[in-house]
Amino acid sequence: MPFFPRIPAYLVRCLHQISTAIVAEAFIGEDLTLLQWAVIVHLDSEPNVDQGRLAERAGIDRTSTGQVLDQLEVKGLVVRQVDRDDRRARLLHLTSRGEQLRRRLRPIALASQDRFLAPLTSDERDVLFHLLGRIIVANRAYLRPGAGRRMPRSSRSASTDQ
Amino acid sequence: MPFFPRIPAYLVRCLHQISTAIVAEAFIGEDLTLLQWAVIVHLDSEPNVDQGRLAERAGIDRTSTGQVLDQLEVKGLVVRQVDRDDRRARLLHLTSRGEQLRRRLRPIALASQDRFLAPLTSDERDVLFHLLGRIIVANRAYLRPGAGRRMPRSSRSASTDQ
DNA sequence: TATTGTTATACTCTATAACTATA
DNA sequence: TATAGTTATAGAGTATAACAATA
Repeated sequence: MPFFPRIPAYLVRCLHQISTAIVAEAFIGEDLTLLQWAVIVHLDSEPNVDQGRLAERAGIDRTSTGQVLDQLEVKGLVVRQVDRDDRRARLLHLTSRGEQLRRRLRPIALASQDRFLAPLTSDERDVLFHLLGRIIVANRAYLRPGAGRRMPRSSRSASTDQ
Repeated sequence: MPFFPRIPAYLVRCLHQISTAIVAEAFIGEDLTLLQWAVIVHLDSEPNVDQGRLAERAGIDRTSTGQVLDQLEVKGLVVRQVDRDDRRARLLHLTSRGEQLRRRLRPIALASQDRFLAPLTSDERDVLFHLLGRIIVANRAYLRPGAGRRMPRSSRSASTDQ
């Protein structure tokens, strides 16, 4: 039975560990990490993004995004194409094999997410998503600190204290 | 602006990243990791636990707990004492220096947690803690999978599906 | 000059197995 | 035989700086 303080950082850590374990369990034998799956889902919902935009949307930093794409490319699930309008950028999309994998794993992923939320009613899930969404939006500046332009930690706002 | 699906694993990942960044920012210059701080807080609230129980209570696995304690012991913040009733076990408590550090950092940690929750009202925070607590308790079997006795992933219950 | 993506590197956290010393 | 803790090792995820190609 876990200790139970009203410390969000602690609760979030527990949630993260549980969530990671549940998804890992769901994907046993699939040779797919959480981040790889997240990128596949994102590429399906927004084909032909470039890497920078994908990193921003997914909250993954630029370097990690490149590494995950390397892995997915080796597996033949994703392709990178040089953007003809800006030849620095690479446009990304799923291969048909990537798309097939996504379709096969989708119900498994959804079931694992449902298991995670099993203790809550439908209304409670709505409330939870609403509250978490507001926290994330309000604190979005803390996502992917190393993703783009320099943003030294010590100079970021700490003025929201009560 | 982050992408915003109703996928708990994704939201939890964002929250974890934000939470980690906020605490790291709060502790800049303190040479203290999140886990080290968590262990200090736990040892303050429950002195003379042994390592196994600390690991269980804090949701940290046995190996990580030992590593964190090594770090804290080197810094002179924690001491391990062999339990006279069971000489396999080590009882843990903060040194006076550890206690001083905890007192000094406590308001800083609280302020950072408050910043994290700033977008929510007091009532909403209560609701959030209640919902998260239920999720964690219901899924607590997924915490610290490598902490103790063997528990092969593939044999754990998947019967809570709807 | 600034930006996209890459390479190289390092640290934190997590995870597993094998070991020791006790029980 | 089982448990408490350690050691060794590995992998995921994150972070930073320096670089090449392009704008």
